[in-house]
Formats: sequence, structure tokens, C-alpha cells
Amino acid sequence: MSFELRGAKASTSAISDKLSTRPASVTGMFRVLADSDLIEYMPYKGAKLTIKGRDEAISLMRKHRLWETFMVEKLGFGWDEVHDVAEQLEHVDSLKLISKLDAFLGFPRFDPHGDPIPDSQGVFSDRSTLVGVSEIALGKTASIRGVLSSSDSFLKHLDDLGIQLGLIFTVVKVFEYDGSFQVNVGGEDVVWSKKLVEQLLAEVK
Amino acid sequence: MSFELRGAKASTSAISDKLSTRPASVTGMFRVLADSDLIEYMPYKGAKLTIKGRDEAISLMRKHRLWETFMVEKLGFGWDEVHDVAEQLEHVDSLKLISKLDAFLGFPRFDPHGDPIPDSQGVFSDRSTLVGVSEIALGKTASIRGVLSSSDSFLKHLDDLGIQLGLIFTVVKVFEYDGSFQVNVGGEDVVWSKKLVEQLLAEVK
DNA sequence: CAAAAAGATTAGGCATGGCTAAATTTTGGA
DNA sequence: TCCAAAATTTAGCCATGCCTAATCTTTTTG
Repeated sequence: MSFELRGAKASTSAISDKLSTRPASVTGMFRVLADSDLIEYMPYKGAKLTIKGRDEAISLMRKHRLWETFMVEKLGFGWDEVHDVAEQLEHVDSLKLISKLDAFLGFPRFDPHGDPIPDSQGVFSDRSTLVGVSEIALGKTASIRGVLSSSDSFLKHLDDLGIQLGLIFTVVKVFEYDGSFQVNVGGEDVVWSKKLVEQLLAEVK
Repeated sequence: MSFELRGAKASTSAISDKLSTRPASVTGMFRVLADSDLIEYMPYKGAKLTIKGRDEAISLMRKHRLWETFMVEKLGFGWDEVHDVAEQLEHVDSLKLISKLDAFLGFPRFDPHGDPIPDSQGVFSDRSTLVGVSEIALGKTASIRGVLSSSDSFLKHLDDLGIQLGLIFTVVKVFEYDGSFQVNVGGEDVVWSKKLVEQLLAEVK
């Protein structure tokens, strides 16, 4: 489920590909979505979300990201394990459930991948309060808020290093030689590679 | 979703009724369930759960009750609001999700309605540790663990009185006149009617 | 104990949703 | 510009799942 939200038109075969289905089936879906006023669809010319479709997509995104946040923060799942289950959970139909879950989680503005969670009005928080770890100045303290990559290997690596959402650290030193960072975490100094810090998002205190 | 677990055979029309469907459809379901070895089915003679079917039913029950517990205890839902949503949540397929949820909730043995939650092995806690509030002796302290009725009006009444799962109280006095109980809750004395205490389950300290 | 009533199953229809193959439109290179 | 290749849609098929109506079995009752 990943139409482009920005006015892009989605190609039939790209979608059938992602859905492990056939282009002909996608055309069928287009027709029912168009009948429900969720997309604007002209044969051979592609499809584009309507306002209503956009709202629906944002609502799904909100649910998906809240469930992911719940699984990681409250249940202790790894960042790389939550996507598939969240895809099931996001289809549970209860507005009240989602708003209570949102409150229970403390109205988080970003999910474990650093992607913004739209609020109940569909408004996204600006990601500008987040900054790449590689850009944090010496001596600054910050906390991990998200990641830029979602690859399995990357997320597993984070697990291995014990890097998780909310982790607080201070930049101690930047090694010019290879661009790696020395950071202090809970009183202990560790080194994060250049490749690593470029994929991490944080909020500076 | 409520086959009788104890060896009972379920009647076709009783089921179609509960499912808001037609008897003919239930016969169809019987056939696919029998093909999956979930029930033993002889035309005109009813259906009965197999071991495998029983296990599946218990697993669903476990999920359903854990989700209900989550919604009531963590999200602040009322006891009467959770059933329908739990019916959706229970079909999310992830063993790991359920075992993590179980741990997060502290391995509860009873759900908000006082019904036992089977553990991961399918074993039920004995309800015998629970006792009707109406049978608690003077001076004893106990905590609410469940209810016997699930009627909307009853559950709403509990909400009105602020009676919720885990509430701790001490029996101060029993009025012979009408069988009502005077109990102390958080330092304050309140009166619970006979009808009320007969529907409440508690665990004596 | 037989016939009527009640309950369950089968037969057949209809809608859905996916598929393959054929037809159509768009695209991109000569 | 024009034609071949690629992309998309349409047509038609099949499986599923539920429905109604008809048939069959079981139960109830006179």
C-alpha cells in the first residue's frame, strides 16, 4: 500500500509488481477505487489519488506507524520485524482504538523509522526538528528518533549494536580519517561508522 | 466464534443465526472445516471439534481475551466496548505478537470479564481462585477480577460506579435487610447492591 | 407408528476477484 | 514521422462464497 502521496500517478505494472499480482488485476482495482471516488482514473493515462483517497491513505499510514511504534516501544520488537504485522493491524477498523493507542503512546510524532506520524487531522509533523546524526556538532547531546534506511541488514546491525529509538548520546569526537563518530552512551564511549551515522536521525537537546 | 469447547455438537441453524448467515452457508463452512481437519462432520449428525480444531479455538480465545485485556487495562476502554474490536484483532496472524503482548500485560490469567486466558500451551487457569464477591467474609480484602454478566447495562453500571478490574476493596458489613454490601474502597465506604455483588468475581488476598 | 413439522443438505444461481490471452493504446528509436 | 516494442486494458474463464429453492433426513406429535 504505497501510492505516492505527492501528486504522482502510479503505473499499473509497478503496482502489480509490488502487490505480487498481475497488471490486469490492478486495472480491476483501479475501477473499483475510481467507483469509490478514491482515485481519479482515465484508462491508459494512469491514476491519481483524490482528496478522499489521500485522506484514506494518510489514515492508513497513521495506523500503520502507530502500530509499529507500539510494537517497538512497548512490546520490544526489533525495528526490522514490525512491518508485516503492522500491515495487518492497520486494517482493524476502529477510530477510537487508534486515538486511544495514540494517547497511550504519548502522541508520538515519528515512528521507529523516523517517518512522521500524521495526527488525527492528517497533519504531519515537520521532520525538520530531526537532523542526521552525521551533522551533529561536537559536544551536543541528542536522542535517536529514526532511521533513513529500512533494509533488514541495517536494522539488524542496529540491534546488534544496541541502538534503539530514544537512545541518548553525546558526540565526543569525529575521526577525520574515516568519518566515524565517537559517541558517549550511558557513560561509555563507542564508535559509530560513517555509513552508520549517515542513516540515523536524531533530535538534538 | 463460539463453538462449545466441551464435546458439544453445534447445530447448523444455531450457528447460522449467530453468524447472521443462512444454514446452507454453514453447511458449506462445515465442509471446508472438515477438509482442514478442524471439525469432525457427518451430514445430518452435527459437527464436533477435533483436537486440532480445539487447539485453534483455544488459540483464538487466547488472542481475543488478551486483546480485550489490553484495551481495557492499557487503553482505558470500558468493559462493554471491547468485544467487536477484539474480534478483528484476534485474526491478526503473529505468534510473536501475541506472546509479546502477553508478557507486556504481565501474563494475565483472566480477562476483564473474568474469563480465563489460556496460556501459550493452551492451559486454562482454574477459576477457583476467583470467588463471587457475595461470598466474601466480613473484614476480608479482595480485588475485582471479573464479572459474570456481560450485558451492556451491567457493564455501564460498573462504569458509573467506578468499579474496574483490579479495584481493591474490603468488606465492611453485610446488610441483612436487602443483602447489600458495604465495602471500603480507597478509604471510603460505599454500598454495593445484592444484585451487583452477585455478578462480581474477585480474588481474596 | 405414521404423518406432519422442523431441521439440514444439495442444487443451482449470482457476484467477486483473480487469472490468461487477445486487443488496444502509448512510447521510443530509426 | 512511423513502426515495433512495451504497457495497459478488455474479454472471457475459473474458483469462492453466499444466497434461495428444492429435496432429503430427523424429530415430534397425534
